[in-house]
This record gives sequence, C-alpha cells and structure tokens, in this order.
Amino acid sequence: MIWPGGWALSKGRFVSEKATRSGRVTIRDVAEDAGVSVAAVSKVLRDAYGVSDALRTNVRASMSKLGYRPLAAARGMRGQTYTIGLVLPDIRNPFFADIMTGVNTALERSQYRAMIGISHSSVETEMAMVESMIDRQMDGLLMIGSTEDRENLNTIAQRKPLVAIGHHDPEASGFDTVNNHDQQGAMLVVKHLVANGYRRIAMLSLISGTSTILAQRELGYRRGMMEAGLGKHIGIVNSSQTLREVQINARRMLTGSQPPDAIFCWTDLIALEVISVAKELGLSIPDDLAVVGYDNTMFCDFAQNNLTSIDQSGEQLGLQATRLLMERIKGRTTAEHFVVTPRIVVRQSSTPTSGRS
Amino acid sequence: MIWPGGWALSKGRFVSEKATRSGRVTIRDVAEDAGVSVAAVSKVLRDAYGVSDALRTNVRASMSKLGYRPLAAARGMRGQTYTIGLVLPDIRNPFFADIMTGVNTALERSQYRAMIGISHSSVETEMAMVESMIDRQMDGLLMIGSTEDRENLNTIAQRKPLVAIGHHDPEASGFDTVNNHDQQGAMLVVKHLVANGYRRIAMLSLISGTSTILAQRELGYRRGMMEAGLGKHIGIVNSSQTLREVQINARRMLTGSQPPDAIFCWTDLIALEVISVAKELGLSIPDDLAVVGYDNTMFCDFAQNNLTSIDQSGEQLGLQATRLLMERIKGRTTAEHFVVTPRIVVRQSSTPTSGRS
DNA sequence: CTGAAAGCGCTTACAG
DNA sequence: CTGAAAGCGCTTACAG
Repeated sequence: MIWPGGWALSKGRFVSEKATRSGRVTIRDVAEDAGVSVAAVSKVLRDAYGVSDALRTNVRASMSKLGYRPLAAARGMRGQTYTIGLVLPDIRNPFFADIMTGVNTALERSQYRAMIGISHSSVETEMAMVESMIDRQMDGLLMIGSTEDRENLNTIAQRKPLVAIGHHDPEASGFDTVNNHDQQGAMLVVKHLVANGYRRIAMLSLISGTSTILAQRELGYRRGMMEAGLGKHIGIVNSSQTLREVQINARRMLTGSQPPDAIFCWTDLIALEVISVAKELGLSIPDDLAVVGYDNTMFCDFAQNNLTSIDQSGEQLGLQATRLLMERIKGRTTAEHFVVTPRIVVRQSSTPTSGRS
Repeated sequence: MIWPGGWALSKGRFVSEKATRSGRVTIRDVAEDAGVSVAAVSKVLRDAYGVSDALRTNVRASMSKLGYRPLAAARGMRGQTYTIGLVLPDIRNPFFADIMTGVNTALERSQYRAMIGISHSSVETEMAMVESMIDRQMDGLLMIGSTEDRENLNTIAQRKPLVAIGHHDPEASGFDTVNNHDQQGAMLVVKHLVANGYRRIAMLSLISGTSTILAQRELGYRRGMMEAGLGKHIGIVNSSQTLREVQINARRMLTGSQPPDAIFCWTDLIALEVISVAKELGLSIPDDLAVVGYDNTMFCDFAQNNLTSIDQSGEQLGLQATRLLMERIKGRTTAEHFVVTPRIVVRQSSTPTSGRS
C-alpha cells in the first residue's frame, strides 16, 4: 500500500534525523529547529510568562512547520493533561446530549477536551469510573446525575477539581453544583395538571436511596399536591431504570382499582414509555390520562409524543458547569452553587381539548 | 456516612510518610513495602514473564495493602495506557448506546477502559477528535460511523490500532471493519414494503459524500426497487442531520404532487421525525404512509411509534469490534472484516390491517 | 528574557 | 528469577 503525502508518516520521515524512535515530533525537535531550549518551547506552549515576542514567534513557526502536537500524557506527568472527564450514568437518556452541547460550547477555543465515561449500564460502578478517570490524569471531573453522597463526592473533590450536575447540596464546600430548581419544577407540573382538571395525579420516580434531585422532585410533587388540597391522592411509585420494570409498574398503576388520571414522570424517557403503555391499554392521552415528563428533550416535540415537560436548560447547565470546572482547575477553592429556574413547556399530553370535570 | 477502609483518602493518609508529594501511592512505595525492586513490581503489574510466585504474591499483597493504582499516563510514556478511544459522530442517536453495551461487555474483566469522544455536533471535526485521542495516548481507536475515506483511515491506522464500525471497505488492509450487510438490509426493507402493497417507496438518506454505509443502503434500495420493477419510483432525498432540515424535507416529500406511500429512513431517529411530520399532516400510518427505519433501537417498540426497522445487532457489532481492537493492540497486523446479517423486525408502521390495492 | 538540570511514575533492555 | 539504570516527553524551580 502506498502512502501519498500521509502527513503523520511523511513528517516522521522528513524529520527522521531529529525525531525520536516513536516517530512523533517532540518538544526537543521543536527546540532544535527553532534554535532555542526545551524550556523555552514549553513556556510558549503554556503561554507562560517571560518569553520575548521574537522567541515566541520563532517557536510558533517551528511548531507549525514540524506539525508539533504536545503529548497530553507527558504533560500530565508534571502539569496538566488538558482533559476533563465527564461521568454519565446512562448514554440512553437524550437529556445528556443537551448537556454535552453546553460542555462543548464552553470548551470551544480552549486547549481542553472532554472525554466521556459511562458508569451505569455497564460493568463499571460510578466510583470505579471516577477512579479510572483519575488514573488517566483528568484535570477535572464533571459528574452528571451522580448517586454518590456528599462524603464520597468530597473524597473525590479532595483529589481532583469537581463539579456535579444534578446533585443538590447547597452546603457542600469542596465542590460546585449546577442544577435546576427541581422542587419548583415538580410544583409547576402539579399546578399545571390541577389547572387542567386533573386530580388523581401520581408520580413515577426512580428507585434510588441517594439521588438528591429525585428527592427534590418528589418533595415538590408532595408540596404541590398538599397545597392543592389533594393530599389523599399523593402516590409515588419508585421503579428501576430498566425498560421492563418501568412497563410493569406503569401497567400496574393504570390497571389498578383507582387508576391515576395523570402521571408525572421523573424524566422524559420514562414518560415516553408510559405513553406507550397507555396506548397499548387503549387509553386516550390526554383525555383518559395526562402524562408529563422532565428535561424537555427533543423527543417531546414529536407529534406522536407531544409531551408536556419541564425545561431545565440542559445546555445552560453544561455550559455553566464547565466554566465552573475551569475556574476550579485554575485554582478557585470556594464552592459555588448555581441554580437555574425551570419552566414548563405545555404540550398536548396534558391539555384536554374539551375540558374536564 | 462512614467510610470503612475508605481507600482513597484514608489510604493516602496512612502511607503519608511513603507517598510522594502528589499524595498518590506509586510503584516505588509498593516496591519499598514489599522489599523488592521497582522493576519487579512493574513485572507483576503487567503479568510479565519471569517472576517467582512468591515475589508475585508478596507484591500483590503490598499493592492492595497500600491501595496502589497505576497511573495510566505514566504507563503510557513507555508502554500502554490501557485505554481505548471511541469516536462517535453524534450522542443523540440511540443506536450508539447499543454499541456501547457490546463494547463494555468485551472490556469486562480486562484492565482496559473506553473513553468516548463526540466528533460532530460539536466544534470538533472527526479528525481533530482523533488527534486529541492520539495526543492522549489511547492504545487503540474505535471509530463509529466515520465519514473519513480509506486514505485518512489508513493514515490513522498507521499510528494507532484502528477498528471502524459502520464503514465498508473489504479491501482495507491497515485496519479492521465491523458492519452489518447494509445493502442486504435495505433490500429487505423494499421487499417487505412491496409485499405489503406499497409501490411509491422513497428513501430519506443523509447528505454525505463519503459514508460507505449510506452508499450501500442507497444501493440496496435501488436494487430492491429495480428487482421489483419499480425503477420509475426510485427517489432518494438527501437531508442533513438537523431536526429542522429533516422536517422540511419530509414535509416537502409528503406534500408534493406524487407523494410516496412509503418512506425508508436511513436511521430510526429520522424515521421518528418522519412519523411526527406525517401525523401533523393528518396522514395515517400505515394506511396513508408506511415508515421504516434502521437500527431497531428501543424507541421502535414504543406503541406511539411502532416502527418497523432493520436490526443490525448493535451490541454484537460493539462486542466484535472491541475484540478485534484488542487483538490489534496485542500485535495482529492482518486485516479482518466482520459482517453481520441484518434482519427485519416488522411492526405496525408498515403493515396495513386492511391490505392495499 | 533564556537555559541546564532534575524529576513526574512508569517500562524496557541489560546485567547479574 | 531479580534489580540498577536509562529514558519516555514534558514542566518546574533555579541560575544566569
């Protein structure tokens, strides 16, 4: 096979006398080419203080001439790797794509890159994934929807700059948090449903002993129901994440003796499954049953779903969290806790055309 | 909550006299504790040849006693980082979650971890993401749905072990490929639709000058139509990936003078959007319009979609690809090209109850 | 402003 | 079987 102008290899050949055995252009090659010291090149690389414009220009020219790229692993041995680690619990939930968009926006024009690790829905536990990322010298960690408690998160924060998205802990001092106001979001849902004539409003939540965002959403749901005088209709079903479990639970809720006339689901993905089960049971949405989700992901807009949902501005959350993380990497140690106000996006799944009793 | 034997922090304290400034337990600490040389510890770590059982047991004990974890970045300077890089074009497509499941299964019980990078739908081009991963010393690369041509892929493969999922190139010698038989898959779709009475079958594909899987699916569609004697109804619309563009194109197709009675979409996500547009136009699925997708993702099963789709066993693809990549990392240089036979999963979106003219 | 030298935590020949 | 030493490609005090 012939290699016409393959830059990697041909560069390796071109500078073969200077290049090391690995075939990679190193800082030493650049220093030689520019006629300066290795330390000088390093300073230019880091935009560090104390290099003349002439030297900088000179070094930059050699860098691009030789196609030099710093090896993150080597930089990490002494300084930074310019990599942040994102720990996601589940790649399936489309909400995380919104967060990612914000993360990438924040990283734009920086040397930093984000690497994603999936914790659940794999053999990894969340803690094992965090360890893996620390072993790989991530400069900072962004944990999304973490199920760890404050103590564990503090332990991690002690070792690496840490920002948590989707974890409420306004008293946490070792790491930053970025959230929407989940309690408020849940209350918006209840108010909206009540205003549209629904009364037997149930909530489908996740089984989790530690998730603070679920706790807040459940609390908001309870408060909303109490304030509407619907305390006797409060009912929270906690289901695991798996498709099968959600279906079983939804079916059980809808075929009981006193079925709910509305179900508030903790995330859109679950709401889509509830819509599916309701359709299979021959229920009409929104007349027999209202369904409301959380996250306002792109699937809500599809006409076959038309799902009312809470928008927590995933892109904003990702953007803010990344900015906070960069600040921490640069040295900030005081904790910041950022909270976004959620808003409800009303669609057909909860607005009966003919009104209700 | 108390941390019984909290490995990270308490260990860090425990060995504070031995630990280096970074607070991390190093290979040197282990060597000291076990009373052997650093080289010996390294050998145990790599399961390398030439250490006695006694020494091995001894070293292993010290490792777990001290809570030693090798620093991937440092290992990478001389050897491997035990990290593979996954390059995904788009985190939104639920098909990639299936692939990930297979990847994680293959990595189970190994020292390796997968780190994900998103290439499109971000500021990064695919090539820039690949460079980032090479800079970060990934031992191998798994590229999914790459839009690079053979030459670029070969350039990459020259520098790192490479396996491509969703890229047809049976002649490629420098890297492995793992695919389903896309041409066959597309033909299955056309045959199924024809058997169910559809004739004006259109295809909604992606704009891409380089994607070989799209080329194969389009070819299969054309062949299927020709063989069914429907050559005059062949019509392929190439749309960009964005939600807005897809909607505009779908609407244009369905409101033309000779609208199709069936649309074959290159991936499920697009098919869901087409269903949405059709519903908004008041069309009944499957009676006015059949819709078929590709990938058989979990969303197909939802009753509101009920989407007929081609199953290409994403989990299998991810599993195989990862195995092949591990072989390459261990030294294999001959190319392997793995192809899975697709099967159609028929659902309501393409099976009219009353039959068709 | 510039550079020589030490060192980050590992692995790899090479001796013993 | 075991270990001392060199070195991977960078950054960081420290001199000049």
